[in-house]
Amino acid sequence: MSVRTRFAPSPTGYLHIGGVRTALFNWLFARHHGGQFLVRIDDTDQQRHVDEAVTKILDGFRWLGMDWDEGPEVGGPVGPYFQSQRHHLYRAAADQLVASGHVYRDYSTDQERAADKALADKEKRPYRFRRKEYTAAELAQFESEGRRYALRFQVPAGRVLVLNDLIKGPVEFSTEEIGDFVIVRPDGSPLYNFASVVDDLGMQITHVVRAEEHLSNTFPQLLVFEALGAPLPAFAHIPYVAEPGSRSKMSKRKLAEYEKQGILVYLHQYMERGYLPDAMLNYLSRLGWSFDASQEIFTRPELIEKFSLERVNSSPASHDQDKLFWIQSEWMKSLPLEEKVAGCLPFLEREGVVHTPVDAETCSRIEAVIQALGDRLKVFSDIVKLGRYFFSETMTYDPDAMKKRLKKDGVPQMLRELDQVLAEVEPYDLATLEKVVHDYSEQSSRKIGDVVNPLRVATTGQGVGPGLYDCLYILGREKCRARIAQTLETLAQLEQKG
RNA sequence: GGCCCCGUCGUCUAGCCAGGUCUAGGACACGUGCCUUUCACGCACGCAACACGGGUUCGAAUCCCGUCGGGGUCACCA
Repeated sequence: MSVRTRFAPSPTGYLHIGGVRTALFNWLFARHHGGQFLVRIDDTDQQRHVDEAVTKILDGFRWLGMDWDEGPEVGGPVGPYFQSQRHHLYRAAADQLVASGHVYRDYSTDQERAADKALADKEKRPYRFRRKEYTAAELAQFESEGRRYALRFQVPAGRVLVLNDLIKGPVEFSTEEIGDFVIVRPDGSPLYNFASVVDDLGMQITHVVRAEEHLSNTFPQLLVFEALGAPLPAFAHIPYVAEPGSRSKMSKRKLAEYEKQGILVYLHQYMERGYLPDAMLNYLSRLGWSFDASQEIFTRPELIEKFSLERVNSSPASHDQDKLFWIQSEWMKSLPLEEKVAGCLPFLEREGVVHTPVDAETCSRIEAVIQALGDRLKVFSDIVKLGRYFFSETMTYDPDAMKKRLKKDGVPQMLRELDQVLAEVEPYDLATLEKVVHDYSEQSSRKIGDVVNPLRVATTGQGVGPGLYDCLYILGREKCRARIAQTLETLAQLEQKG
């Protein structure tokens, strides 16, 4: 039988790192075995359904290149793929379980249950709902008055259930720990532990790979599979993702705090910043999984080939932005120039310094800048921070660089001389530029650094950047001279102010 | 609180199932140095962990028990 996995998000908002990783493991496992990966939207609780959220999740998958064989937008033979549209299937399964006696009508009221629970708490024993025995007369009465009831699963007493989890290993759980649980509300809507089983069964899921918060939930689900007379899928429970530098789980409540610390926990935040899908995929796969003692960089095909659930860690992993950043830089290094250009373009456009469609001249300028930037460009959005001054007419000075390189005796005079050098250099190309600046340094008996660094700040405003000659060349003679003039003026003004 | 899962450098991890080859390996981050016009890259070196306590054994990171810590679950949430 072909392997079938599924990712079943509740459409409440953006996907965070942990959720994406769970989906990825499902996808990798399915692809590794040449099986199918399905997406199902778990929206049994209507309040959880946010239309936009489904699109956001799918956009994230598309961006990562995680294709789904069945699910929203693509359909499939065992749909619908929204739980909210599968009520007839839950109804049928519930009817079957009522008929087989596994499920009964529970007429209890909120007040009764609250009282039972309070009593249990008071006696310091765990509260477990158990079937209440009613007389025939009482039942008749309930029915005649149209009293509402929930459908509950009657949990067998005194059994020990065993789950052979692919990641956690064998786990035992006594049915004494499980209260009779509701599978259908009085209004007919199904609950997760029931709907999930009906769907996994109906969709012929062979491997349920999901977050470990579901580990305890698995046992009631096991009972439902059994009652339905269905074969069990295999289960693999993946540990949670902890916040950076900690073993504590990432919490939605701490979102504001993460933001303040510059910690990004949502996939879309990385998409927006210009990370590479391949890098993200690589990072996510290594978070809680390893192939051997040394390999860090994996291509997509390698991941599919080498992934296995056996090598997923059973303990939590914490999100490590530094590692992600490093993997990203590794992938960026090997990205072809034209793809870098394509990736940077949206950021330049948003910044308003180039306009699409770009003409040939602008395009080659972008190429030149990216080439000059080299490995300094780690994520696409860096093009703005690192390369803005190549495109923009105006130049702003980095205060530290200004102080360190320009506010020194003799600098204005040197800049005037260098301006003359630039005015006369012919041809205005990389090699000649380098030669004349070196010659100038020798003739004026200045250390090369004392020439290059002020000139860099005078023409780019920044203390760091690509090699100076690259900068001078890309900027062009006129712009360089104009900026030197601007710098001299700025320095003169500062001088006056004292 | 009951039950369940988890615990190797700051972080990702190898080693654990089949105890000795582990004075615990790799990577990120960090520190130092080299290269160098800055930064980045690259190279070299360094810092740094078996949560704790018992037991089993000739021998334990590896097996067992306990403690502590983290997480989950006990809903007519998913």
